[in-house]
Amino acid sequence: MSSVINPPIRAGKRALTKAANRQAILDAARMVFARIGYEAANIRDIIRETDLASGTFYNYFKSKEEVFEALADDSVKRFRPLLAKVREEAEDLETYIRTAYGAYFGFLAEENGAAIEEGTPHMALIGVRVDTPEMQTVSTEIRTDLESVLQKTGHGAIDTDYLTAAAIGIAREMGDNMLKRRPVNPAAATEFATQIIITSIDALAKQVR
Amino acid sequence: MSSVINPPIRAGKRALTKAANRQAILDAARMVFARIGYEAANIRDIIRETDLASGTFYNYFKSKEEVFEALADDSVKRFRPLLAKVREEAEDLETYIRTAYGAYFGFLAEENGAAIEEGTPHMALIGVRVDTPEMQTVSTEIRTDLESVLQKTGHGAIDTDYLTAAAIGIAREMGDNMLKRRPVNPAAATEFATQIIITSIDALAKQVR
DNA sequence: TCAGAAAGTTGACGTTTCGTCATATTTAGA
DNA sequence: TCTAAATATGACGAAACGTCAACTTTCTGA
Repeated sequence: MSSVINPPIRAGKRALTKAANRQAILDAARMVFARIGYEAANIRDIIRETDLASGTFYNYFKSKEEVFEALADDSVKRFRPLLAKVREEAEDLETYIRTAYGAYFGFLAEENGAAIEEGTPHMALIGVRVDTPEMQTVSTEIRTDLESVLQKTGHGAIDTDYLTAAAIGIAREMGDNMLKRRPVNPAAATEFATQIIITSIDALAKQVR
Repeated sequence: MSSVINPPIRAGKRALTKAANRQAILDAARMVFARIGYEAANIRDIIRETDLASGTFYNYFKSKEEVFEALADDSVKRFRPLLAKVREEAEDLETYIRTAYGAYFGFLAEENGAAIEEGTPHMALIGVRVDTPEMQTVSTEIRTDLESVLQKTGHGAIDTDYLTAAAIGIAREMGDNMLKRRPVNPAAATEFATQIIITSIDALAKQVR
Protein backbone atom coordinates (compact mmCIF):
# COMPACT_ATOMS: atom_id res chain seq x y z
CA MET A 1 0.00 0.00 0.00
CA SER A 2 1.14 3.45 -0.73
CA SER A 3 2.07 5.40 2.35
CA VAL A 4 1.61 8.66 0.50
CA ILE A 5 -2.11 8.39 0.77
CA ASN A 6 -3.70 9.29 4.07
CA PRO A 7 -2.30 12.72 4.88
CA PRO A 8 -5.84 13.96 5.63
CA ILE A 9 -6.04 11.65 8.63
CA ARG A 10 -3.22 13.20 10.55
CA ALA A 11 -4.46 14.03 13.96
CA GLY A 12 -2.28 11.80 16.11
CA LYS A 13 -3.79 9.21 18.33
CA ARG A 14 -2.61 11.09 21.37
CA ALA A 15 -4.55 14.22 20.62
CA LEU A 16 -7.50 12.14 19.57
CA THR A 17 -7.97 10.24 22.78
CA LYS A 18 -7.27 13.39 24.70
CA ALA A 19 -10.15 15.14 23.01
CA ALA A 20 -12.29 12.03 23.37
CA ASN A 21 -11.56 11.75 27.07
CA ARG A 22 -12.33 15.37 27.70
CA GLN A 23 -15.57 15.03 25.83
CA ALA A 24 -16.42 11.82 27.67
CA ILE A 25 -16.01 13.63 30.98
CA LEU A 26 -18.12 16.54 29.81
CA ASP A 27 -20.85 14.23 28.56
CA ALA A 28 -20.81 12.26 31.77
CA ALA A 29 -20.94 15.44 33.82
CA ARG A 30 -23.89 16.75 31.84
CA MET A 31 -25.73 13.49 32.47
CA VAL A 32 -24.91 13.32 36.15
CA PHE A 33 -25.75 16.97 36.77
CA ALA A 34 -29.05 16.45 35.02
CA ARG A 35 -29.79 13.28 36.92
CA ILE A 36 -28.90 14.20 40.49
CA GLY A 37 -28.19 17.93 40.34
CA TYR A 38 -24.97 19.89 40.49
CA GLU A 39 -24.66 20.14 44.25
CA ALA A 40 -25.30 16.47 44.91
CA ALA A 41 -22.89 15.30 42.25
CA ASN A 42 -19.29 14.53 43.08
CA ILE A 43 -16.27 13.92 40.90
CA ARG A 44 -16.35 10.16 41.36
CA ASP A 45 -19.96 10.10 40.20
CA ILE A 46 -18.83 11.72 37.00
CA ILE A 47 -15.84 9.55 36.15
CA ARG A 48 -17.79 6.45 37.08
CA GLU A 49 -19.90 7.17 34.00
CA THR A 50 -16.80 7.04 31.84
CA ASP A 51 -14.28 4.21 31.54
CA LEU A 52 -11.54 6.38 32.99
CA ALA A 53 -9.83 6.19 36.35
CA SER A 54 -10.41 8.75 39.06
CA GLY A 55 -6.97 10.27 38.75
CA THR A 56 -7.51 10.96 35.08
CA PHE A 57 -10.20 13.46 35.87
CA TYR A 58 -7.59 15.79 37.28
CA ASN A 59 -5.64 15.75 34.06
CA TYR A 60 -8.55 17.54 32.44
CA PHE A 61 -10.27 19.60 35.10
CA LYS A 62 -9.30 20.60 38.55
CA SER A 63 -12.74 20.64 40.11
CA LYS A 64 -16.41 19.98 39.60
CA GLU A 65 -16.89 23.71 39.21
CA GLU A 66 -14.45 23.80 36.34
CA VAL A 67 -16.31 21.06 34.48
CA PHE A 68 -19.48 23.01 34.89
CA GLU A 69 -17.89 26.12 33.49
CA ALA A 70 -16.51 24.13 30.59
CA LEU A 71 -20.02 22.92 29.80
CA ALA A 72 -21.30 26.47 29.89
CA ASP A 73 -18.37 27.69 27.83
CA ASP A 74 -18.99 25.02 25.24
CA SER A 75 -22.51 26.27 24.78
CA VAL A 76 -21.27 29.80 24.41
CA LYS A 77 -18.57 28.69 21.97
CA ARG A 78 -21.20 27.05 19.82
CA PHE A 79 -23.35 30.16 19.92
CA ARG A 80 -20.68 32.70 19.03
CA PRO A 81 -20.43 31.80 15.33
CA LEU A 82 -24.17 32.31 15.00
CA LEU A 83 -23.85 35.75 16.49
CA ALA A 84 -20.97 36.52 14.15
CA LYS A 85 -23.15 35.61 11.20
CA VAL A 86 -25.90 37.87 12.49
CA ARG A 87 -23.45 40.71 12.79
CA GLU A 88 -22.24 40.27 9.23
CA GLU A 89 -25.63 40.08 7.66
CA ALA A 90 -27.65 42.61 9.61
CA GLU A 91 -28.27 45.82 7.71
CA ASP A 92 -30.35 47.90 10.05
CA LEU A 93 -31.14 48.00 13.74
CA GLU A 94 -34.37 46.07 13.63
CA THR A 95 -32.90 43.30 11.55
CA TYR A 96 -29.94 43.00 13.86
CA ILE A 97 -32.10 42.76 16.97
CA ARG A 98 -34.52 40.33 15.38
CA THR A 99 -31.96 37.97 13.91
CA ALA A 100 -29.87 38.09 17.06
CA TYR A 101 -32.82 37.14 19.25
CA GLY A 102 -33.85 34.61 16.64
CA ALA A 103 -30.42 33.04 16.77
CA TYR A 104 -30.43 32.93 20.55
CA PHE A 105 -33.90 31.54 21.12
CA GLY A 106 -33.48 29.09 18.25
CA PHE A 107 -30.16 27.94 19.65
CA LEU A 108 -31.68 27.56 23.09
CA ALA A 109 -34.58 25.52 21.78
CA GLU A 110 -32.26 23.28 19.83
CA GLU A 111 -29.71 22.77 22.61
CA ASN A 112 -32.42 21.80 25.02
CA GLY A 113 -34.47 19.97 22.44
CA ALA A 114 -33.24 16.48 23.21
CA ALA A 115 -33.54 17.12 26.90
CA ILE A 116 -37.06 18.42 26.48
CA GLU A 117 -38.20 15.25 24.71
CA GLU A 118 -38.17 12.99 27.73
CA GLY A 119 -38.66 15.46 30.54
CA THR A 120 -35.16 16.12 31.80
CA PRO A 121 -34.89 16.76 35.50
CA HIS A 122 -32.90 19.40 37.33
CA MET A 123 -30.78 21.31 34.89
CA ALA A 124 -31.04 23.11 31.60
CA LEU A 125 -27.36 23.98 31.53
CA ILE A 126 -27.52 26.70 29.05
CA GLY A 127 -29.64 29.41 30.45
CA VAL A 128 -28.03 28.65 33.77
CA ARG A 129 -26.38 31.73 35.11
CA VAL A 130 -22.65 31.52 35.28
CA ASP A 131 -20.35 34.30 34.32
CA THR A 132 -17.43 32.70 32.61
CA PRO A 133 -14.92 34.81 30.68
CA GLU A 134 -16.37 33.34 27.51
CA MET A 135 -19.75 34.79 28.40
CA GLN A 136 -18.20 38.13 29.19
CA THR A 137 -16.77 38.11 25.70
CA VAL A 138 -20.15 37.54 24.11
CA SER A 139 -21.59 40.28 26.27
CA THR A 140 -18.95 42.68 25.03
CA GLU A 141 -19.49 41.62 21.44
CA ILE A 142 -23.16 42.41 21.71
CA ARG A 143 -22.40 45.74 23.30
CA THR A 144 -20.06 46.62 20.47
CA ASP A 145 -22.54 45.49 17.84
CA LEU A 146 -25.29 47.54 19.40
CA GLU A 147 -23.10 50.58 19.69
CA SER A 148 -22.13 50.42 16.05
CA VAL A 149 -25.68 49.90 14.85
CA LEU A 150 -26.99 52.68 17.08
CA GLN A 151 -24.30 54.99 15.83
CA LYS A 152 -25.33 54.40 12.24
CA THR A 153 -28.98 55.01 12.94
CA GLY A 154 -28.42 58.21 14.86
CA HIS A 155 -29.25 56.86 18.29
CA GLY A 156 -25.81 57.57 19.64
CA ALA A 157 -27.00 59.14 22.87
CA ILE A 158 -28.36 55.94 24.37
CA ASP A 159 -26.60 54.37 27.35
CA THR A 160 -25.27 51.34 25.51
CA ASP A 161 -24.21 49.45 28.60
CA TYR A 162 -27.67 49.58 30.04
CA LEU A 163 -29.25 48.74 26.71
CA THR A 164 -26.98 45.74 26.37
CA ALA A 165 -27.75 44.63 29.89
CA ALA A 166 -31.46 44.99 29.28
CA ALA A 167 -31.31 43.11 25.99
CA ILE A 168 -29.36 40.25 27.55
CA GLY A 169 -31.57 40.17 30.61
CA ILE A 170 -34.62 39.86 28.41
CA ALA A 171 -33.00 37.04 26.47
CA ARG A 172 -32.00 35.09 29.54
CA GLU A 173 -35.20 35.38 31.47
CA MET A 174 -37.50 34.94 28.48
CA GLY A 175 -35.36 32.03 27.33
CA ASP A 176 -35.94 30.19 30.61
CA ASN A 177 -39.63 30.86 30.30
CA MET A 178 -39.80 29.78 26.69
CA LEU A 179 -38.25 26.40 27.50
CA LYS A 180 -40.94 25.71 30.05
CA ARG A 181 -43.73 26.05 27.49
CA ARG A 182 -45.10 23.36 25.19
CA PRO A 183 -44.63 23.61 22.33
CA VAL A 184 -41.40 25.54 22.55
CA ASN A 185 -41.81 28.45 20.17
CA PRO A 186 -38.64 30.43 19.49
CA ALA A 187 -40.29 32.54 16.80
CA ALA A 188 -42.87 33.95 19.18
CA ALA A 189 -40.26 34.70 21.80
CA THR A 190 -38.13 36.40 19.16
CA GLU A 191 -40.97 38.66 18.07
CA PHE A 192 -41.82 39.60 21.62
CA ALA A 193 -38.27 40.43 22.64
CA THR A 194 -37.62 42.30 19.42
CA GLN A 195 -40.68 44.47 19.88
CA ILE A 196 -39.55 45.49 23.33
CA ILE A 197 -36.15 46.67 22.25
CA ILE A 198 -37.15 48.25 18.97
CA THR A 199 -40.05 50.25 20.27
CA SER A 200 -38.18 51.53 23.30
CA ILE A 201 -35.10 52.75 21.51
CA ASP A 202 -36.59 56.05 20.36
CA ALA A 203 -37.82 56.90 23.83
CA LEU A 204 -34.47 55.93 25.28
CA ALA A 205 -32.62 58.15 22.82
CA LYS A 206 -34.68 61.10 23.91
CA GLN A 207 -34.21 60.43 27.59
CA VAL A 208 -30.44 60.34 27.77
CA ARG A 209 -29.40 63.65 26.39
CA MET B 1 -39.69 43.15 93.56
CA SER B 2 -42.92 42.80 91.75
CA SER B 3 -42.90 40.01 89.23
CA VAL B 4 -45.79 41.57 87.41
CA ILE B 5 -43.58 44.08 85.74
CA ASN B 6 -41.63 42.98 82.67
CA PRO B 7 -44.24 41.41 80.41
CA PRO B 8 -42.89 43.37 77.41
CA ILE B 9 -39.63 41.41 77.48
CA ARG B 10 -41.14 38.06 76.82
CA ALA B 11 -39.27 36.40 74.06
CA GLY B 12 -37.66 33.51 75.91
CA LYS B 13 -33.94 33.14 76.09
CA ARG B 14 -34.17 29.95 74.10
CA ALA B 15 -35.74 31.55 71.07
CA LEU B 16 -33.43 34.51 71.41
CA THR B 17 -30.14 32.65 71.21
CA LYS B 18 -31.58 30.49 68.52
CA ALA B 19 -32.26 33.50 66.36
CA ALA B 20 -28.90 34.98 67.29
CA ASN B 21 -27.05 31.82 66.37
CA ARG B 22 -28.80 31.54 63.06
CA GLN B 23 -27.98 35.12 62.30
CA ALA B 24 -24.38 34.66 63.40
CA ILE B 25 -24.01 31.80 60.95
CA LEU B 26 -25.58 33.82 58.15
CA ASP B 27 -23.34 36.80 58.85
CA ALA B 28 -20.28 34.60 58.98
CA ALA B 29 -21.26 32.90 55.76
CA ARG B 30 -21.77 36.22 54.02
CA MET B 31 -18.30 37.31 55.10
CA VAL B 32 -16.59 34.09 54.15
CA PHE B 33 -18.32 33.87 50.78
CA ALA B 34 -17.30 37.43 50.08
CA ARG B 35 -13.74 36.86 51.20
CA ILE B 36 -12.86 33.55 49.53
CA GLY B 37 -15.82 32.82 47.26
CA TYR B 38 -18.66 30.34 47.55
CA GLU B 39 -16.94 27.35 45.99
CA ALA B 40 -13.76 27.67 48.02
CA ALA B 41 -15.61 28.10 51.29
CA ASN B 42 -16.39 25.12 53.47
CA ILE B 43 -18.64 24.75 56.46
CA ARG B 44 -15.81 24.81 58.96
CA ASP B 45 -14.63 28.12 57.52
CA ILE B 46 -18.02 29.52 58.29
CA ILE B 47 -18.50 28.33 61.85
CA ARG B 48 -14.92 29.26 62.66
CA GLU B 49 -16.06 32.87 62.27
CA THR B 50 -18.69 32.34 64.94
CA ASP B 51 -18.18 31.12 68.50
CA LEU B 52 -20.20 28.01 67.83
CA ALA B 53 -19.06 24.41 67.50
CA SER B 54 -19.03 22.61 64.19
CA GLY B 55 -21.91 20.34 65.08
CA THR B 56 -24.11 23.30 65.83
CA PHE B 57 -24.07 24.33 62.22
CA TYR B 58 -26.16 21.32 61.35
CA ASN B 59 -28.84 22.33 63.81
CA TYR B 60 -29.52 25.31 61.59
CA PHE B 61 -28.64 24.36 58.03
CA LYS B 62 -27.92 21.09 56.39
CA SER B 63 -25.40 22.28 53.83
CA LYS B 64 -23.42 25.20 52.51
CA GLU B 65 -25.93 25.46 49.70
CA GLU B 66 -28.74 25.88 52.17
CA VAL B 67 -26.99 28.76 53.92
CA PHE B 68 -26.54 30.43 50.60
CA GLU B 69 -30.18 30.07 49.77
CA ALA B 70 -31.10 31.42 53.18
CA LEU B 71 -28.98 34.48 52.47
CA ALA B 72 -30.71 34.97 49.15
CA ASP B 73 -34.10 34.35 50.72
CA ASP B 74 -33.40 36.91 53.38
CA SER B 75 -32.77 39.52 50.76
CA VAL B 76 -35.96 38.62 49.01
CA LYS B 77 -37.86 38.68 52.29
CA ARG B 78 -36.64 42.18 52.96
CA PHE B 79 -37.63 43.25 49.47
CA ARG B 80 -41.16 41.87 49.44
CA PRO B 81 -42.69 44.46 51.76
CA LEU B 82 -41.36 47.19 49.48
CA LEU B 83 -43.06 45.57 46.54
CA ALA B 84 -46.27 45.24 48.51
CA LYS B 85 -46.19 48.95 49.20
CA VAL B 86 -45.66 49.67 45.53
CA ARG B 87 -48.63 47.51 44.66
CA GLU B 88 -50.86 49.32 47.12
CA GLU B 89 -49.94 52.78 46.06
CA ALA B 90 -49.60 52.49 42.33
CA GLU B 91 -52.52 53.99 40.42
CA ASP B 92 -51.64 53.49 36.79
CA LEU B 93 -49.30 51.31 34.77
CA GLU B 94 -46.47 53.77 34.44
CA THR B 95 -46.44 54.57 38.14
CA TYR B 96 -46.41 50.90 39.02
CA ILE B 97 -43.50 50.12 36.74
CA ARG B 98 -41.52 53.16 37.83
CA THR B 99 -41.99 52.72 41.56
CA ALA B 100 -41.36 48.99 41.31
CA TYR B 101 -38.08 49.47 39.48
CA GLY B 102 -37.27 52.33 41.83
CA ALA B 103 -37.83 50.07 44.80
CA TYR B 104 -35.69 47.32 43.33
CA PHE B 105 -32.73 49.39 42.20
CA GLY B 106 -32.84 51.43 45.39
CA PHE B 107 -32.93 48.28 47.47
CA LEU B 108 -30.04 46.83 45.50
CA ALA B 109 -27.94 49.94 45.93
CA GLU B 110 -28.62 50.02 49.64
CA GLU B 111 -28.02 46.31 50.25
CA ASN B 112 -24.71 46.47 48.49
CA GLY B 113 -23.87 49.90 49.79
CA ALA B 114 -21.68 48.82 52.68
CA ALA B 115 -19.96 46.29 50.51
CA ILE B 116 -19.35 48.86 47.82
CA GLU B 117 -17.59 51.20 50.25
CA GLU B 118 -14.40 49.21 50.63
CA GLY B 119 -14.32 47.26 47.38
CA THR B 120 -15.84 43.92 48.25
CA PRO B 121 -14.42 40.98 46.39
CA HIS B 122 -16.20 38.03 44.84
CA MET B 123 -19.87 38.22 45.64
CA ALA B 124 -22.75 40.60 45.54
CA LEU B 125 -25.20 38.10 46.95
CA ILE B 126 -28.33 39.76 45.91
CA GLY B 127 -28.37 39.91 42.19
CA VAL B 128 -26.78 36.50 42.25
CA ARG B 129 -28.92 34.07 40.35
CA VAL B 130 -30.53 31.45 42.48
CA ASP B 131 -34.05 30.31 42.10
CA THR B 132 -35.33 29.75 45.58
CA PRO B 133 -39.05 29.24 46.22
CA GLU B 134 -39.07 32.68 47.81
CA MET B 135 -37.91 34.20 44.54
CA GLN B 136 -40.51 32.25 42.64
CA THR B 137 -43.08 33.81 44.88
CA VAL B 138 -41.93 37.32 44.10
CA SER B 139 -41.90 36.45 40.44
CA THR B 140 -45.50 35.33 40.64
CA GLU B 141 -46.47 38.42 42.60
CA ILE B 142 -45.06 40.64 39.91
CA ARG B 143 -46.83 38.65 37.24
CA THR B 144 -50.12 39.04 39.05
CA ASP B 145 -49.57 42.74 39.60
CA LEU B 146 -48.76 43.28 35.96
CA GLU B 147 -51.74 41.30 34.82
CA SER B 148 -54.11 43.30 36.97
CA VAL B 149 -52.65 46.63 35.91
CA LEU B 150 -52.67 45.64 32.25
CA GLN B 151 -56.24 44.51 32.55
CA LYS B 152 -57.30 47.88 33.90
CA THR B 153 -55.52 49.76 31.17
CA GLY B 154 -56.93 47.67 28.35
CA HIS B 155 -53.73 45.88 27.46
CA GLY B 156 -55.15 42.49 28.26
CA ALA B 157 -53.87 40.79 25.13
CA ILE B 158 -50.22 40.93 26.12
CA ASP B 159 -48.40 37.72 27.00
CA THR B 160 -48.01 38.45 30.68
CA ASP B 161 -45.56 35.67 31.37
CA TYR B 162 -43.16 36.95 28.78
CA LEU B 163 -43.63 40.52 29.91
CA THR B 164 -42.90 39.52 33.47
CA ALA B 165 -39.84 37.58 32.40
CA ALA B 166 -38.60 40.52 30.35
CA ALA B 167 -39.18 42.99 33.17
CA ILE B 168 -37.36 40.80 35.67
CA GLY B 169 -34.54 40.08 33.26
CA ILE B 170 -34.04 43.78 32.73
CA ALA B 171 -33.98 44.37 36.48
CA ARG B 172 -31.48 41.63 37.17
CA GLU B 173 -29.04 42.37 34.41
CA MET B 174 -29.25 46.15 34.71
CA GLY B 175 -28.96 45.82 38.47
CA ASP B 176 -25.64 44.00 38.15
CA ASN B 177 -24.45 46.65 35.77
CA MET B 178 -25.60 49.51 37.96
CA LEU B 179 -23.63 48.20 40.93
CA LYS B 180 -20.44 48.23 38.89
CA ARG B 181 -20.71 51.96 38.20
CA ARG B 182 -19.46 54.82 40.35
CA PRO B 183 -21.43 56.56 41.60
CA VAL B 184 -24.20 54.01 41.87
CA ASN B 185 -27.28 55.74 40.51
CA PRO B 186 -30.55 53.91 41.09
CA ALA B 187 -32.64 56.79 39.76
CA ALA B 188 -31.04 56.66 36.34
CA ALA B 189 -31.40 52.91 36.14
CA THR B 190 -35.03 53.23 37.15
CA GLU B 191 -35.77 55.73 34.41
CA PHE B 192 -34.05 53.64 31.80
CA ALA B 193 -35.80 50.40 32.70
CA THR B 194 -39.15 52.12 33.04
CA GLN B 195 -38.87 53.66 29.59
CA ILE B 196 -38.22 50.29 28.05
CA ILE B 197 -41.28 48.65 29.49
CA ILE B 198 -43.66 51.57 29.16
CA THR B 199 -42.89 52.39 25.56
CA SER B 200 -43.00 48.80 24.40
CA ILE B 201 -46.33 47.89 25.94
CA ASP B 202 -48.46 49.41 23.18
CA ALA B 203 -46.54 47.64 20.47
CA LEU B 204 -46.74 44.39 22.41
CA ALA B 205 -50.49 44.73 22.82
CA LYS B 206 -50.90 45.03 19.07
CA GLN B 207 -48.65 42.11 18.30
CA VAL B 208 -50.33 39.43 20.35
CA ARG B 209 -53.87 39.39 19.08
C1' DT C 1 11.64 -1.36 12.47
C1' DC C 2 12.77 -0.63 17.00
C1' DA C 3 14.44 1.46 21.33
C1' DG C 4 14.18 5.23 24.30
C1' DA C 5 11.61 9.27 25.61
C1' DA C 6 7.49 11.64 26.40
C1' DA C 7 2.78 11.73 27.40
C1' DG C 8 -0.95 9.99 29.68
C1' DT C 9 -3.45 6.61 32.69
C1' DT C 10 -4.21 4.11 36.79
C1' DG C 11 -5.84 3.28 41.45
C1' DA C 12 -4.05 2.97 46.06
C1' DC C 13 -3.12 6.06 49.69
C1' DG C 14 -2.61 9.99 52.86
C1' DT C 15 -5.35 14.15 53.65
C1' DT C 16 -9.27 17.01 54.18
C1' DT C 17 -14.01 17.77 54.90
C1' DC C 18 -18.19 15.93 56.10
C1' DG C 19 -22.11 14.75 59.12
C1' DT C 20 -23.35 12.20 63.27
C1' DC C 21 -23.97 11.18 67.93
C1' DA C 22 -23.04 10.35 72.86
C1' DT C 23 -22.28 13.56 76.29
C1' DA C 24 -22.45 17.98 78.53
C1' DT C 25 -24.76 22.26 79.19
C1' DT C 26 -28.46 25.40 79.34
C1' DT C 27 -33.29 26.77 79.71
C1' DA C 28 -38.24 26.18 80.80
C1' DG C 29 -41.49 24.88 83.78
C1' DA C 30 -43.34 22.56 87.83
C1' DT D 1 -34.95 23.82 93.64
C1' DC D 2 -35.36 20.04 90.74
C1' DT D 3 -36.51 17.57 86.41
C1' DA D 4 -37.24 17.24 81.65
C1' DA D 5 -36.64 19.05 77.24
C1' DA D 6 -33.91 21.58 74.12
C1' DT D 7 -29.68 22.75 72.40
C1' DA D 8 -24.47 22.88 72.04
C1' DT D 9 -20.18 20.47 71.86
C1' DG D 10 -16.36 18.27 69.58
C1' DA D 11 -14.44 13.68 68.87
C1' DC D 12 -15.00 10.19 65.56
C1' DG D 13 -16.06 7.18 61.57
C1' DA D 14 -17.30 7.81 56.73
C1' DA D 15 -16.90 9.97 52.46
C1' DA D 16 -14.73 12.65 49.05
C1' DC D 17 -10.64 14.75 47.75
C1' DG D 18 -6.21 15.29 45.23
C1' DT D 19 -1.60 13.24 44.58
C1' DC D 20 1.85 10.32 42.93
C1' DA D 21 4.80 6.29 41.87
C1' DA D 22 4.26 2.73 38.81
C1' DC D 23 2.59 1.31 34.51
C1' DT D 24 0.86 1.60 29.59
C1' DT D 25 0.54 3.85 25.27
C1' DT D 26 2.14 6.85 21.71
C1' DC D 27 5.67 9.38 19.45
C1' DT D 28 10.26 10.22 17.56
C1' DG D 29 14.25 9.52 15.00
C1' DA D 30 17.99 6.79 13.89
